[in-house]
Amino acid sequence: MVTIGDVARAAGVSRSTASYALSGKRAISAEVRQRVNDAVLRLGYTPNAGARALATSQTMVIGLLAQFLEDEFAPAMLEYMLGVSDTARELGYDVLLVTEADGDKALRRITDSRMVDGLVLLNVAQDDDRLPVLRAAPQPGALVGLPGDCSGLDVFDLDFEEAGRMMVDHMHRLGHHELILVSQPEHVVQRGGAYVWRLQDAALQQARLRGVTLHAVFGESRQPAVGRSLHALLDRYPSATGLLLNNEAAAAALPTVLHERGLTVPDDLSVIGRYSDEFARVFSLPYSSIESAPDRLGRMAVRQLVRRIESEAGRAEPYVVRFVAPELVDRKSTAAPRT
Amino acid sequence: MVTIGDVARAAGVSRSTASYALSGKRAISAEVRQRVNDAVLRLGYTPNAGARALATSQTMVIGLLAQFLEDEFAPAMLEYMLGVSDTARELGYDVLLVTEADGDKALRRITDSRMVDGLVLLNVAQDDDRLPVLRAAPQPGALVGLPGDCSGLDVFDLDFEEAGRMMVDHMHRLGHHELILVSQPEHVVQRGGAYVWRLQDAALQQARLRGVTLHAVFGESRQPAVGRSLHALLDRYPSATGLLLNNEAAAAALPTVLHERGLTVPDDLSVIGRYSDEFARVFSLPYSSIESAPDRLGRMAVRQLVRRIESEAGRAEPYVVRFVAPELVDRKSTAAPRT
DNA sequence: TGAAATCTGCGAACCGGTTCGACGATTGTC
DNA sequence: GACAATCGTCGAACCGGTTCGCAGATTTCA
Repeated sequence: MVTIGDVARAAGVSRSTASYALSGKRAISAEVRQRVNDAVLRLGYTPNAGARALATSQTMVIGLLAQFLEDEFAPAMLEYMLGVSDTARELGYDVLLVTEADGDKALRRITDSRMVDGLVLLNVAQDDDRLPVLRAAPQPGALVGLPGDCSGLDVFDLDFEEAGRMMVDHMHRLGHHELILVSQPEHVVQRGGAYVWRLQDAALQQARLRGVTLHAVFGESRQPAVGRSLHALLDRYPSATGLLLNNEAAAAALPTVLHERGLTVPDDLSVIGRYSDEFARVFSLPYSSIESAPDRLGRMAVRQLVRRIESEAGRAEPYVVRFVAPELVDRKSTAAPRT
Repeated sequence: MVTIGDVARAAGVSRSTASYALSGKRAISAEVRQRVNDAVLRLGYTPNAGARALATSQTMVIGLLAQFLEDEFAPAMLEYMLGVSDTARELGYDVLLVTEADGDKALRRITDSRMVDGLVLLNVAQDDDRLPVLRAAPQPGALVGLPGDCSGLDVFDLDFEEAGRMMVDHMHRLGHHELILVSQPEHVVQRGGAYVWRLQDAALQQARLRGVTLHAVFGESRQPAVGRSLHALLDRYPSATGLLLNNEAAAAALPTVLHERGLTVPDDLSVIGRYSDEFARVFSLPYSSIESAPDRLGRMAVRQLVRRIESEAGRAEPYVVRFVAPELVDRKSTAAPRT
């Protein structure tokens, strides 16, 4: 293994001079700098990450905590992860991926051992076990997902309230008076997936405001339960003319269910989902949807995190809670209800 | 920050004694060991990862290279990643996730800086740019995906040839004589996605052997192209009675296409896909499929990698190339062709 | 011309662990 | 009772970087 000592010897200078020549933190004559750079190239020198971390207390690694819980829709998580990973790399950071179910234990391990300079938490719950650990950690943290208590952390999320209102208003404007909202499985809500009831409560309130009947129900996460539950739902509310899906698995299952019932969208039923456009195109989800912008959220979280890591001042700056405004992507799956 | 020096002082011993008490690499009296352990608990000591890496040349981190290339089906990759991550953690390793498009450059960065003890490469191409770098690296590597040259590396993959033969034989046994095979986009093949033509070539050969006509075509990766291409395909081969899908996006798009054409599975058309069961259930893919076993493959790769990392002898053991046998999961989407 | 300021580079210390060699105290053996 | 082996602990060196303080050489300016 080639060390900075080897480089220094090859360039005929001391280790410290070699270090300064490479970092530029002190003035070094052009000639010596050239000799050092030549030696680096000739020997193929790359600094040892562990040694550098020890000396500088900087690892240039960001921890990414993504929990894949039962009944959670995993593929959506991937989009957040890629947003985080790409942005981190652009800013010079690598990503340590942590998927352990036991999130707070894992978080403690990562932070205490100083493996990372900062952390991004995905899928943050209302009362997330990981947050006390994160607040106590010496590294800054950014969240994707809104917890009950945001103190001491930067938080980014889709404006799910507005998303819920948009869904209802969109249908109301078209003339619908009875809607069904399919949320994530109850399981997810009980675990603290706040975004589920943030959207749902706002939708219910807006429905009341507009004089629209809204049936809010929990969905399922996979077949065969998800198909069955959609059938049961349509049986139960035969007069509903619009369907709102805050549940990706339900959106994927719906085309077949409607086919089996001989229903056509939007003639017999109007449908709006909530997922990313990329997702819709890859999975052929044919419904208009509220863009959930996972890549943007991941990107925002990392940007803010790195700002905090790199500026001394940033550490003290006020914490932000930022919501991305939902946008409706029209895929022609809504229309006026048939009379 | 609490260091081993603090622990030693609190326990009234030297740093080396504290270290030995914790590692157990030398005999330490029960009493001293107790004092050290108490101090660790009381002070909340966790070893600094960078310092330990520097001293031991072991990071306890595995690098996971997952490239998300244009036209590749990203969500499938997630399943491999989770298999790798879970298994790594079970064996005491963390995972550094690298998603850069420029794979060989990224790989060099990771290996040269000694950030990881070993590497898992996903989505390995026929003539993968990353392999020369990996072979030259001081860390061992394991691949998921079969390249042209496996020398010096452990390789794990689904037996795509057998998968191709199984698909054809299954249809042939049911009495089909004309089939269509939809592969990944041509783009993926050109880039070196060998698994595509491994399956396709084997299927074509088996079809010849069985006297079955097989139309092999490239598919698309997302809407609206994928839907259009399926329609075009069914227009072009109206007498085909069976569809083989080595393309997840096509499998997701098919239900709607068939609905639009008024076709029923398996009465009008028999369909077999190639994806994981988990995937089928989450996305409501209703077709019988060859299980691609991504979690198993990820697990196998990590197991072998860790074996090589941890045993001196393992380094010299012969390299393995292991194929997972495909299994057909029956979802009742195939039947005898209508006469 | 001399003192002060600037420019370059070096040596040493440090980051926080691990590990080797040595050494005093016990224990065991003949 | 003398000598060897074993046990338990310590000090020092080392891993590979970074950074501080210092000093010789050169330049600047009065």
